Amino acid sequence: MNTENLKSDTDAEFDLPRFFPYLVRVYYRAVSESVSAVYASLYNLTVSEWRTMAVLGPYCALSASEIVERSSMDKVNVSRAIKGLRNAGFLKRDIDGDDRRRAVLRLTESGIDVFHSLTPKVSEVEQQLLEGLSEKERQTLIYLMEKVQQNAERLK
Amino acid sequence: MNTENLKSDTDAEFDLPRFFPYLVRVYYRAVSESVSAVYASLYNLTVSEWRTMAVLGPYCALSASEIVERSSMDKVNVSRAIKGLRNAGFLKRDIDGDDRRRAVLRLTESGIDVFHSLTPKVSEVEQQLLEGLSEKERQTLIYLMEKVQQNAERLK
DNA sequence: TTGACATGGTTTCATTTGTAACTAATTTAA
DNA sequence: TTAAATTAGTTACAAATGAAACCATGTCAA
Repeated sequence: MNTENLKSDTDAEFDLPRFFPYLVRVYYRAVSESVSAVYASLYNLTVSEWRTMAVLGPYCALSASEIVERSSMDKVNVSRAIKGLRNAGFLKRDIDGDDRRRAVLRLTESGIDVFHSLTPKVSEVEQQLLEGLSEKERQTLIYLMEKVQQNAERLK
Repeated sequence: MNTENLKSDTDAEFDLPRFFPYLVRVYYRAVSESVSAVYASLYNLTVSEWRTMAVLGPYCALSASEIVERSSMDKVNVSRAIKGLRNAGFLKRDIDGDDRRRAVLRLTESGIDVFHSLTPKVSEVEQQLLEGLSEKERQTLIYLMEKVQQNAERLK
């Protein structure tokens, strides 16, 4: 009898394709890739740049740290995204008169054009991702993800 | 009247904190971090190394490309993970006699020890992540994630 | 055979990302 | 009023990741 290929009870408990965090990773990558394909192929934006744009939108004027708060990115990535967007001419910066450490950021005309060109396209991808799910299923999915996320944050 | 802060109908449609792919990313990062904390802090393993270990487990002897198939990693990352695990003494490699391009990989004794030390801990984290979700909710979550994932793969 | 193609795996290079240290401006408290 | 601590943001360095080129071996077809 070949005991080599028999799994003991303890080992049998671990099975990567059913391991929840593994499933989450595969899921995330599929989702993430389908969205980044849009802004990366059209305007060569990175995730951080796209998100910075998305937080600002056409009207907002925010400081870098306000972008940090609203985007769940860290300040280094925001700083880099700002640099990239400024180089591309999509974002402008004005130093705050009162607090000269702060700089107020807003999209330029051409940044706003890019924003208006991208949002319908990424929203369309969003809809395609959720295709086949009822409104209730969509809500359930988001609700359950948030619950898991809260558990994860509690673990830290 | 201050029109600056009024959003037109088209702009109002885009709101990052409700953008589904954004929610997925935040969710993924929370989950991912709580698991990698375990294997990274205990044995300094990278994600790829941990997954390679998890695919092999204590009994399997697989080639690098078989690991690729079962782990949804690409061959470059698998190759690097193998290198890392070999350097750490957790994995050994035997060149196949018939096809000398292939190498059969398996965990060493100490690799198996690490595996047996990690699996209960990561499984525990998995349970904590899913805490407060009923069995049915867990199944629903996984089912819905898979559905979205399939949509994403169709988009490529 | 032997030349073309396929396969298994590694290396190289460029980009991304994270951590920590840093500068500059501002606030606080002695 | 000035030294210490905070805050805003950047830079520097190291690790991780992806794409493409690259060997080495093996297969297949003329």
